[in-house]
Amino acid sequence: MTDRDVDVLSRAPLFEALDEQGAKALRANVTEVRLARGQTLFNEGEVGDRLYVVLEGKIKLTRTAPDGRENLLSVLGPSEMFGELSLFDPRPRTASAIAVTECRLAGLGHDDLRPWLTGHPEVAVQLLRALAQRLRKTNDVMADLVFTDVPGRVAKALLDLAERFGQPGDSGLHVHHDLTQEELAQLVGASRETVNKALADFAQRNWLRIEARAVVILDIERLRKRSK
Amino acid sequence: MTDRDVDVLSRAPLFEALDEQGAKALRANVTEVRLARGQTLFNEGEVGDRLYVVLEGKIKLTRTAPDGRENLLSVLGPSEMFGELSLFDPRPRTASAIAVTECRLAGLGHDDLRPWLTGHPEVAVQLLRALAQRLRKTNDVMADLVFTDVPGRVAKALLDLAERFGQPGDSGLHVHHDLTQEELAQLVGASRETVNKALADFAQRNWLRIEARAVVILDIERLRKRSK
DNA sequence: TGCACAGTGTGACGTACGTCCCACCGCATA
DNA sequence: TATGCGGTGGGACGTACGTCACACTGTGCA
Repeated sequence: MTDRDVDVLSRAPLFEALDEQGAKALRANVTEVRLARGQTLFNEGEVGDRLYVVLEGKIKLTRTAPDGRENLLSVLGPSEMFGELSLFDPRPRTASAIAVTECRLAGLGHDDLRPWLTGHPEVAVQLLRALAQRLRKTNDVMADLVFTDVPGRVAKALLDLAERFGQPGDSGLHVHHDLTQEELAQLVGASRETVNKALADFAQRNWLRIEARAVVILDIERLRKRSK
Repeated sequence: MTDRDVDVLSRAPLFEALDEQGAKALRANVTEVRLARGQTLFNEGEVGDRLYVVLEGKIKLTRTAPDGRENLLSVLGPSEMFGELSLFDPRPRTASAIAVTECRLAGLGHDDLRPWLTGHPEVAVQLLRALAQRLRKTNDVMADLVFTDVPGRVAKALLDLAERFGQPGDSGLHVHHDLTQEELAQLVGASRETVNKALADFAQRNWLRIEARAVVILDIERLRKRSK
């Protein structure tokens, strides 16, 4: 594990509460996983009691409806944690994890983590905080599904992706989200076609430029206004 | 606090991990709150670091969109916990809590709970489990918003309410949810009119009978099938 | 007794968005 | 060069559901 990895890991909620020494000890239990683009880490319905932190790349969490339609819960990048629900609440996984780009993950099993939860209460408290934040965010997304139209949700999703993956460039804010429009549609709960039209409309207004699996945001203020 | 209250309280996730002695000690920190129907416990945007467990009655958690439209996150009954997000993640409340019926609550403040989290790791673990379950459930509801039509969501909501508040009777399963159709509509993310029509349709098919702030489920299997 | 008001029942109408369709483009494999 | 194939762009059409409108009922309060 490189210094860079250590740095990425230390920003994850799990490690945030630990001092250098504690973090080092916990890192000793971590196993690294590598995935190619499109590869599946785990599938909905499987049992599993490992949580993961993204070291490098992006991974998506998806759910499949009985009729086969898919729903994208989130796209996660470096320092973000997932898979912990099955660890805290021992049930089969309710989502599949699939690599959106080539990526590397740090995995931690239930048995490795348990002693830390009981022995270091500040770790448990930190995790409670992380879950509480997630619950808040999920409630926000749910409200958007009810109150905001598709273009608005697309704008919101782009802004969220921009915040997490955006890189300022001379021609605008580059957001290399690595998602197809189909995936973007699953993320906002709409059809691919409608999302495409929303994007085209934004591009025509010069709020952004569309690139392959990326957008360049040109007028973030307008986009922000449209997302409300 | 009556024996009955103690019993209700002991079923809450907070107390589940404690033995009789521990539970008794934690109960000593609890303060009781009484609310009349329609009364507000706390409002979105306020600061607060108390969590509550319902002892008796029902309470709803609602969010208000900027334009004033409302969204019902959930309706909680005895033994159910709420308000803990602001306790674990110190931010203003993101929902308001309003009594749906006259009700009594047990409240517990951050300072009273904190020593238990750090001193009794099994309490923290139990809470992590509770939050993980909630996150799962919320994700389910979100998927329904995307994939299921309004009648389907109404059916789902009724089945959920039935599970938690239903009482078998000779003429069917009585579900006294105490919600107006307007509130039911906010709960499933639809307009009052559409929900009314869905209910009328179910009633006409003899799947249920509509009563004031209640339904009597006559054919739970059909209803279950419709909810999928 | 009557009035006000909250909640319910139901029809008419518009529209946002899903579905279906096909054309186009770039890229890989034969 | 041809032949797919995954992804994008965009038009035509249908429909589920929101909005508006109004009538009806029961319950509380003067």
